[in-house]
Amino acid sequence: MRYWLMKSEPDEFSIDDLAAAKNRTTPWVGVRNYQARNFMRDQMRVGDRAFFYHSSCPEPGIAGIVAISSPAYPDATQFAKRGKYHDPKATREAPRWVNIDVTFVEKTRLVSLAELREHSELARMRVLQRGNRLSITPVDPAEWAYVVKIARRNVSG
DNA sequence: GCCAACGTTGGC
DNA sequence: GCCAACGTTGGC
Repeated sequence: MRYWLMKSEPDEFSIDDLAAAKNRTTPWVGVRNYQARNFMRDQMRVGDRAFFYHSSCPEPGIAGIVAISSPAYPDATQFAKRGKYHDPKATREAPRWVNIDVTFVEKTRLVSLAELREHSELARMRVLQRGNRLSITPVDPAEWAYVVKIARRNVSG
């Protein structure tokens, strides 16, 4: 099993939106970066876990845990001509973009980006690297366990 | 195949 | 709103 971190803007789709979704599941559509796509297509497996990260918001950080609940399949939004994720170069015969489904596992307290940066144990996490923009990044198992541990701690602790 | 211009991400 | 970082595009 692999571990991941997946970014979402909570104004668009938050951990609470996922908890309220039908079957607590949603297709992770709209990824338009080849590296992130390849992670979904080549490396993600059903049962993998991911941190649900809130980005571009007043307090960015990890807000919950989700499970990968489907293999990769063509992202339907690439074909929607009037949608914001439309890709004119994609065809049904040769789709460019894929998505997996994610299912809600739990909401955690918000472990902010600032807090993550305070832990030297997490210094190598991709999401903390300068200039990082990738919306899906692998998380090392030791880093995963460490973040889960601090997420379960009181804010004061 | 190089690389400048451009667009996007995302923290601050 | 600013701007650093970086991926993509397209002229040559």
